[in-house]
Amino acid sequence: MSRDASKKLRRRGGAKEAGETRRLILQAAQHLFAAHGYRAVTTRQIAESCGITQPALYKHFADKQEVYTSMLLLEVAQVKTALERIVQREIPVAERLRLAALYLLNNTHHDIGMMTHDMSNELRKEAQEMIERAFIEGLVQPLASLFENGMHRGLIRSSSQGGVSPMMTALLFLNSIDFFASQSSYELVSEARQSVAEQARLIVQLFLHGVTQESQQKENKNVL
Amino acid sequence: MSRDASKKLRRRGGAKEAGETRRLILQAAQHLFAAHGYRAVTTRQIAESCGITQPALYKHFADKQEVYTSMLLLEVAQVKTALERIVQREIPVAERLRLAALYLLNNTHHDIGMMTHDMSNELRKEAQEMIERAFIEGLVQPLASLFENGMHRGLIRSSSQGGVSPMMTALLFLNSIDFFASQSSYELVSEARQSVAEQARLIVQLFLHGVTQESQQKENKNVL
DNA sequence: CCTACCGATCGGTAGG
DNA sequence: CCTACCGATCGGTAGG
Repeated sequence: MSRDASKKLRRRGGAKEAGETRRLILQAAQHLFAAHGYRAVTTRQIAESCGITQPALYKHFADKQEVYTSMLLLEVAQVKTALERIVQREIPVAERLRLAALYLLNNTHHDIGMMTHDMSNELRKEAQEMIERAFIEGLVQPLASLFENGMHRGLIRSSSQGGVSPMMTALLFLNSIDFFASQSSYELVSEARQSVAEQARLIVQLFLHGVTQESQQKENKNVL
Repeated sequence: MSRDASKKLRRRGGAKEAGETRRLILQAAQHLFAAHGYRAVTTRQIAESCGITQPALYKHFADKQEVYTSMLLLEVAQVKTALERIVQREIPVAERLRLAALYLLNNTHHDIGMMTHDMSNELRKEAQEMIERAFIEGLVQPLASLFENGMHRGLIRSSSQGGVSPMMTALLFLNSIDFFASQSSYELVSEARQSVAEQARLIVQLFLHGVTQESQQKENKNVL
């Protein structure tokens, strides 16, 4: 590309690059916030990692909170689309569950624990409720409908059978996903270093059947 | 108590109250750090909530990090004692697991996710490793030995039978405990408002048997 | 254990 | 989108 072309692109792209810069900011914010949490990431770090100065951030977002919530809502919306597609496939429940786990392990940068902590401690009530609603609709509901699906087919215990509600099961499932996704520490446990595919298989196995020996299932009430 | 006695106690207790103040600081730090995380809690908040000024903190601890690590090591040591006592009881594995879950739900203020985040982002390597070792020894190992116990009796699948390692199971178990313990948000999910006893029962049930219908266990491979 | 204070850094604004 | 700068607050120290 010649210098003239580059110059032209830069000049003509004035308005266009505004959206591009906004996208860059959100992308940088996603990685930084996911790695260090809301409080530990400074607006200067975000600006620097996408090549602008800190005050320039405020041309695209009102304040730090708006950067955070915009980033989170965007991420949740992307995950929601993917999960809903997986949930509607015509394959066994266990297989859909495994694919959902696999997707989340590969694409969820933020762990729920840190996210909820940041929400309830750093954000305005308004933003809190918006994110919580999006989280429930985008992540929890698709998974809950999958568990409910299995319940209607009689494969999964209903509440009246001493089971757990689909929504609660979905939350616990997401919680376990996060455990693997945010394994920044736990290096002392060698088994934590499995492949993502193996982690997904393991979680599905745990949630469907627990850790009990199959041959022992009937006798467990007496011996365990 | 007369004024003279009080006065005497105060004077004589000079050295004694140093330890008492230290204890007060650790207690305040425990609640504050557990609720808001390392970064969000200021040394002034800790000092104020036990009735001293902020610079006085540094008569008892070298810096903020030392307050945090001292508090965490103390808490882990207490939990370790209780867990080891539960694990050694002569009752069924499932019952010991339920009692461990119950104890942790009632006494664990800190959630693991926030703890590991604070560790890896705010603390010196030296303190990190010390806490991680204490955590593994005090919380993970007792639970892992419980799962291993069930494995040796043939009640729980071993790794060669497609199962999970006892240590990994223990970590996932603790992770689920934390989900309930730190349910600051999730108020949209009504089922989250269960009694602690019900939460403990639910977690044990999930880890031992999963969510699958018992009557369907044998056919699951074909239909799920 | 206090008062007084320091350098660093934060989120955000002024003015161009 | 920049330079320059602000009030507030942080962890920690000096000196008593």
